[in-house]
Amino acid sequence: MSEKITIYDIAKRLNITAATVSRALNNNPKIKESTRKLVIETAAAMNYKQNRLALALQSGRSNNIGVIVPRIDSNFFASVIRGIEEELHPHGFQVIICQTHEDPKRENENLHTLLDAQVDGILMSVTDVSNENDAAFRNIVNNNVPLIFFDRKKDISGVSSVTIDDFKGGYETTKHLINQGCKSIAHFSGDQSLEIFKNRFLGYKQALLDSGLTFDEKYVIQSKSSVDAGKEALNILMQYDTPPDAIFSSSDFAALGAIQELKAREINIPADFCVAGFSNEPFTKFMELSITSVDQSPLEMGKMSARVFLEQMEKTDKIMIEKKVVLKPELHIRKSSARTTS
Amino acid sequence: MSEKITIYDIAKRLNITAATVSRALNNNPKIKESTRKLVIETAAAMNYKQNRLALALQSGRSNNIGVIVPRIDSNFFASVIRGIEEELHPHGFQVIICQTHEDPKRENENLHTLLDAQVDGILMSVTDVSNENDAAFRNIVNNNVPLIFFDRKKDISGVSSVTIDDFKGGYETTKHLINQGCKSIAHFSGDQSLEIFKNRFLGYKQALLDSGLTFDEKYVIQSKSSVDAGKEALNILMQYDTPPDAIFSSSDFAALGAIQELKAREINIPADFCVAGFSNEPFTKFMELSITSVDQSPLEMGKMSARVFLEQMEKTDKIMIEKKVVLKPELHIRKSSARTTS
DNA sequence: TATTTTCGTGTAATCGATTACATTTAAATG
DNA sequence: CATTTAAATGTAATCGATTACACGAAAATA
Repeated sequence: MSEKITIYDIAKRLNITAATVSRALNNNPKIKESTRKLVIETAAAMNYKQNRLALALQSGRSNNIGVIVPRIDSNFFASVIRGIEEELHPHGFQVIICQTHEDPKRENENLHTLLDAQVDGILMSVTDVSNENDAAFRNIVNNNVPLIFFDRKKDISGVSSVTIDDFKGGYETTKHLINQGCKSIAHFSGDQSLEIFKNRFLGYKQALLDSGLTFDEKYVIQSKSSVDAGKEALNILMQYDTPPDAIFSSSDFAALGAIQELKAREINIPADFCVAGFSNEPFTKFMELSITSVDQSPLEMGKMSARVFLEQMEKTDKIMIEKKVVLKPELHIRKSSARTTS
Repeated sequence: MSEKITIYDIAKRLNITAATVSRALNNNPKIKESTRKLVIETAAAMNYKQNRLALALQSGRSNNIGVIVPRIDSNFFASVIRGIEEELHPHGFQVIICQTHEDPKRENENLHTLLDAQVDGILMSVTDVSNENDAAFRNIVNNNVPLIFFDRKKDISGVSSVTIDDFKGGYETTKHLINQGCKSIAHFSGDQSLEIFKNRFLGYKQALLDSGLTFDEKYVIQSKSSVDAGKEALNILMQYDTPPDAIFSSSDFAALGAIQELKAREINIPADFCVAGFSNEPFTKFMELSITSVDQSPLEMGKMSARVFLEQMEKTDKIMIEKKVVLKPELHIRKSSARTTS
């Protein structure tokens, strides 16, 4: 039952002041070498542990940063968090996790909680698609707490962001499908109020136009990111008089659903129909019929976000920097769309 | 550039003391209703935010708990963490994440960091298989910080744990393979210094013996949890004069590797060879040839761990409780081992 | 009216560490 | 030996909130 040992306990034991103990432990050069040694040894012997709360209160820095994501149990977000943790750990920062479950109210609540907890920064992927929480974001910036968006961002002045080039991801994937000989390409999109989905869609559209294919709204289906949603979406497409011969899906899960349904209809993939997804979820490469997908390098995204945060921290002056990092998407071509074995 | 507002600022504005402000904000019944209202309104108007660090220092409770896992980007651990976060969030606790990357030194370091940060509890899945960190674990218990192991546990007195019945998982899976008519069942195991792998192995062995099958060491292969390791392990088995006709793998990834290799050898699954994995990773059910696997209900495991922690917190007395919760594993039978369509 | 309660606030210590400033002691200099 | 200078440590305020105890004023009681 060891009681909590403080620097006062050490001081008492050695008949010196807490100030001296503090200085000795912090390697303050004003302390006599012999005293320093004695203090350090005694501290170790008494099993002293620095109370970081006290330090945090006095210094105004908690050495904690907050991370807010829709949910943690998705390969993408978990990998980003891994990247953040790995990059920040060596700098003595700890990572506090919050989930919004796609609920703007939860997002707002999380922001406040983190602020109350005096985190030194907030790294997050935005949930709110309306502008409900914009005031909260500005409040954070005004409080001089570095705020960094990754993947799902918003344009708020003073907020840095790390994203991938979703337009390019959509563009290149669609181009690839066209190169495979697909003539009529459908698109499964997410909520286009979110920049990521909007941009993937715009990339898709541009690729069609650049290749002389016609763009038709009816081939763009808004669906959730789930296997079932993908099945439903495919069924809608198949009811058309002229069904498409390829799908570029903003979600790997929806892509999988479409594939399952296509197989049930005994349509040959990729010979008669090509499918490509987005996110490069682990299962896409494990499948027997592996699925073409766009990798978002989540690990790198996490590390980069952390680095942007660290940079921001160093600027002690109140100058506000806004940095926008855009990572390159990487298309992984797999069986679901590889007609040629070039 | 709003400066940090404290209760002193509110007090000054209202010409009262910080003590009164504090009491008013905490709904202390001794405060006059009119004063309370006034304080609360002023606090809101001034955009006051409670500094939880100050509260933590004074109360001795940080309202943070630490979670240590080998890595966060695995579906299992991410899901456990999700469960923990969801259960603890309503109680005002925040979750700090640490990763060990399977390195006992990192584990030790994480334990110390969390202790320094004054977390109110630590929930973790053990990395260290030697006894290097036992002293650190005992130290935590002695400091009266609730410590709870989930999944990968160790027997340390005073430490509660939440696990699944790995023995049963191994036993039932093996029994299932036997029921499918498999006569010679191999086992891919992990590091048996870890209880989970030891118990899955023991369950496997017992099932063989109970069914009158012979147990032979050479059919037990120690392999890592990866697709490649599974391939290698399968190749070893296939060199035997009498190769097995089924595998119970402690890892879904290794099971997948084995399946890929079996397909390459044009062996029919499940007709001529059955495979079962462990963990119920998402991809196991997505595969064309879906893989039989044991679900560990990670979400439930996380929630349960959180509940055990909360219970422990409530006991303000220094009585130490040790609670061992064992969840039931759930076998999901899929195509990789389903010969009969019962 | 005198006295006891009750109510609402103020005073000041506390949590544990850091640090500007003051002070003591020893060493260096004239 | 007197005095400046440097080295080492002590004193006390600070970070922001809580709370035991003290205290004055108003209300209740005798």
